[in-house]
Amino acid sequence: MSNAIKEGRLDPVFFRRDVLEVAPELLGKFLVRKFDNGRFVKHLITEVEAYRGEEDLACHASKGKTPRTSVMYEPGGVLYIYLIYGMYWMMNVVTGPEDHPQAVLIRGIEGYDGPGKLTRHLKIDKTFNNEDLSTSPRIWIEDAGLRPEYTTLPRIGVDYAGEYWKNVPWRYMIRL
DNA sequence: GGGACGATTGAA
DNA sequence: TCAATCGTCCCA
Repeated sequence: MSNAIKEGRLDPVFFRRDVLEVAPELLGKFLVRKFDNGRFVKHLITEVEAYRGEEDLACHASKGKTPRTSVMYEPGGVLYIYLIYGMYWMMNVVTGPEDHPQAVLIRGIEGYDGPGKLTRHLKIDKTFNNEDLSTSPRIWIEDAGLRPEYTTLPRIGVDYAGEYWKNVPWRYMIRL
């Protein structure tokens, strides 16, 4: 394993905690993407949402373990990627221990607000599903030495999940 | 096999 | 306000 792979990366232990701990701590971390041509970019994470377990009716795992959702049952530290509205890839970081389906949706990074916009910019697609953030040569997350203040809000686009689950304040935004 | 729908975005 | 666009899930 090269130094480039280890340097600065968050340890898998970071991700194998409850999603409600991990999600706010991802704010102010660097999302790093290395492209095929060797160029790489770093963006601070500015907005995330937590999805927590089969009981969370807004979480895809609320329908149980399927081919699509099985990656959320992995130990934390891998990516869950899916297509929405036929056009946009959503990037999620799986958290928690094995068999606790949880994930953090990355909704915004510095310069690219919106989950569909940032994946388009970073050229993230389905080939990143199940990608391991601790070993991948093309995407990882680094500590930036920041612990920004943040605001919590209800999650976006989950009105179908019922009064309780659509209102839990599991959307986290860096305070401007 | 068919149909409904979605953790979105951008344009009218 | 609404179309684009397709993988996934549910029902038959």
